[in-house]
Amino acid sequence: MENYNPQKIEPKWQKYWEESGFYRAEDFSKKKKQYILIEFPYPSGDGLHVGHTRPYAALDAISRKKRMEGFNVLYPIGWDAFGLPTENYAIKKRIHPQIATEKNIANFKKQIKNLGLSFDWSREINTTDPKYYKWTQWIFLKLFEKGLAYQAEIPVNWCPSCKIGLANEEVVNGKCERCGAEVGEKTLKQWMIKITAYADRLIDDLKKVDYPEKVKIQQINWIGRSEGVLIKFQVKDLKSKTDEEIEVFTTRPDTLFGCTYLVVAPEHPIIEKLKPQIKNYRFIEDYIEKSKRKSERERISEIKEKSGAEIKGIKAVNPVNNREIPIFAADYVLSSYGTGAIMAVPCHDQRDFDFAKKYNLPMIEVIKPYEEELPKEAPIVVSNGSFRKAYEGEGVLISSGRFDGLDSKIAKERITEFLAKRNLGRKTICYKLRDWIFSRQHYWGEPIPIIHCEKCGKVPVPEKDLPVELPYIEKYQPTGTGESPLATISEWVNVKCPQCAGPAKRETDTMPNWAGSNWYFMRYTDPKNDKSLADKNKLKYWLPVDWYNGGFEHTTLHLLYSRFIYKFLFDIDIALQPEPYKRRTSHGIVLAEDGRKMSKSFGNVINPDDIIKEYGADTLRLYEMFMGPFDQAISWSTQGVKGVFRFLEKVWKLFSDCQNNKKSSKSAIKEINKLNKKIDNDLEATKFNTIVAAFMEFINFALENKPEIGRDTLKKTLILLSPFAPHITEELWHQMGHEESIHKQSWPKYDKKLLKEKIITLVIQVNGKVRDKVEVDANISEEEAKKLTLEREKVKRWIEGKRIKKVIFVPGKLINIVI
RNA sequence: GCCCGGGUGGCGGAAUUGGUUUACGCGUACGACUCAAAAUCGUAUGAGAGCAAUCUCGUGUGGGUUCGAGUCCCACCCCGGGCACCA
Repeated sequence: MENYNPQKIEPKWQKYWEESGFYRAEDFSKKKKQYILIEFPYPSGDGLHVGHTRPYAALDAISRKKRMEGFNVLYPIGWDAFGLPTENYAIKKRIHPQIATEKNIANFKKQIKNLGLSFDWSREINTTDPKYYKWTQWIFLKLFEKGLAYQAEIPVNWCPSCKIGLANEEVVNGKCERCGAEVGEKTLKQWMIKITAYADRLIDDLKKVDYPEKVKIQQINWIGRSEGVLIKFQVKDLKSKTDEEIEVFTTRPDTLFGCTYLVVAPEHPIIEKLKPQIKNYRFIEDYIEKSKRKSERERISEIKEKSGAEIKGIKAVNPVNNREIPIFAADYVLSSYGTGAIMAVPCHDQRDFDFAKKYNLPMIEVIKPYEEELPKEAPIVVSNGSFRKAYEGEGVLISSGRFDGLDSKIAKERITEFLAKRNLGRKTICYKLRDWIFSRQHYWGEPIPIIHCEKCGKVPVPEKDLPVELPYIEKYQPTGTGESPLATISEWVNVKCPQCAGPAKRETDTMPNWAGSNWYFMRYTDPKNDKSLADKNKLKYWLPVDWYNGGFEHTTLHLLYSRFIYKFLFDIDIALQPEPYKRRTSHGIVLAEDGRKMSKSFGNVINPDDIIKEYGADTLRLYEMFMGPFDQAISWSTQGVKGVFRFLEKVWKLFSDCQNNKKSSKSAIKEINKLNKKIDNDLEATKFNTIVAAFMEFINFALENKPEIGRDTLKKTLILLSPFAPHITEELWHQMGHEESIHKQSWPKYDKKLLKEKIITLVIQVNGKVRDKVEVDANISEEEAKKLTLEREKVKRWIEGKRIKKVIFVPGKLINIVI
């Protein structure tokens, strides 16, 4: 037999699989369906790297095994191709984004095909295809129709030099990533999607799905539902009460007596309204200007040196005790959360505490910690009259007038009632989640299908006119006016109003990249449909997705967005279930050999093509499963790749040495049975690394006991290995004389009876430390074990002259003598 | 700053979820084969002490619970992901 030569066998089988088309999923098959999904790639100009291929190979193994178990598997792929990276790439390389996209896709496709993955290529989709984005636009029209898409004035990062809006990512230390100019803020009219209307359902329905706990927690925290109270503070100027009031949101109304000042966001309208009464308006204005130059992240990060400015000339009145307290403007308070104003309780909120200390503001302790929380370290230590730290927990009220002595929980209710009676407060729910900014002033995206008519307002493009095709233009660079480049094409912009036929203009903003990826998994069920986004029966057959794998970095954006859109489609009777994905797993990123992120600029990118050329696709696939825990970030190691290649050579050798053996020994049958179980269990748990390790152990065992490895064991070995290393197993399978593909074989079931061990190693401990081991019958009783143990020489040495206090016996495992 | 993870040999990691720490792989050393090298095969490989049997220590740091802690609890340190216009 020849040596193992992946370069020779892999292309042969890839061709065979593609021609026979047996990875095509069958609509409405009688077999049980299984929809397995990877996040479709963004075809960037950098090409595919080994970070992409890890999850593809892993989920491919799962798909292949499920097929062998008799499932009708859908394992599709497509291209998420609109968006900034391609636009920037196009500008830099002077290639039209459409051409660049086509080239990039062709490149990715070629690279992916070298891996021998079992994707159903007949269902390939592309978000930049007008036949596809017709339905992306259609979903937008439905959102608009239901009042969930609206326009609002929203501040964006603005580079005054490039004259474009910037993503936070493009702002580095307050400067534009491209030109280095100081980034400012500019208000633009933006399309928004009301995801907040679904906030509660997005939390509640997490109960219905199988996601990693940390993904659920991240989403819940991101949505950030908190129940609290809105409290009104009257505003006074120096002489009298004004009509103005400041409303704050708080989750701690029980601490209201400890409120010693208010803080409003610099954008808060009160500042503009009471301009004449504000004595230091100039100063405040200056402060507002300064904070506008900071990004939101900077504003909340600088917590230690929180900056702020007292608004002089006006005061707020604490509604429970009528005390006059100062009002500050400070940029650690965000206008986008709550009411954009807070009541500050320095003793019971660390941020307020830091701020109060800096500006020498009074602190009043109003919550006494419960007794049991005191002993360790009294949270608020009064030493020479100053406090060390805020106490944020609950307790008993003090210095709170008629509410003294109440428990925080009860006080929350009572104080809220007190305020409600006087119309100064009411319960409410706030979310951290914000509505979703849905427009981009860029070329490379789906045009938003709206027409602005002077008479009729915002008019949706009639469904029959979809898709609104993105015109092919030469000038796709940003315009410098803040508008999308589409605004410069007058023949495209100027249209007749679909309602009144009067002169009207098209919306020129495009959609963000998320628009196309929100619903792509639905399109795979019926990718060529031009009557609807997908046939209802096909959606019914295939959805929900049984297993969706993707990166953790998508947890709070793509994953949440697509759940929301699916819920919306469920409400309008397009989707048939409230949740799109039954199960979610996540993979970690692959770092470069030097532990840094793979990046062209570091020159440390590993291209799968090179690995395949040298070691073959099977080695690459197996290595990426073996390299470490699937859900953790991990560094690439070319040495490690070699180890896996050696393993496959051993498989090849085992086969050539044992192919004429007849019968397998009992222990060989037992070992492969154990391996079978290990694969079944660990694959469900995405523990790919231990599966590969178990294979290695088995092959090591087999090579040490070659005469015991019969044809039946070889056959089973190949079948078990085939989802992970599809090429080598197919080759050896055919060399055994089989005609049909190994991937059409059925998955073996392990024998539970064979798993039982008759003899076990009993661990003997003295005071919890291992002192001896002994081989015993697996069913040994406690009495027998104790007798045996006490007779052991080593044990005798340890317990000599000591009194045995206790003996702990764990059946089948260990015995511990406590002296 | 906030939210979520992680920290085990020289390195990537394993540990049936409270019960033999370091499986599997890499690397290294020695040996076999070879004129030689590579490849391959074999042996060893946490640290310290000892001729040895063996003993002590050891899962980021400090404390706690337990017969027994990598695993549970408290405090701290370090690293990674996310923070809304990258995808």
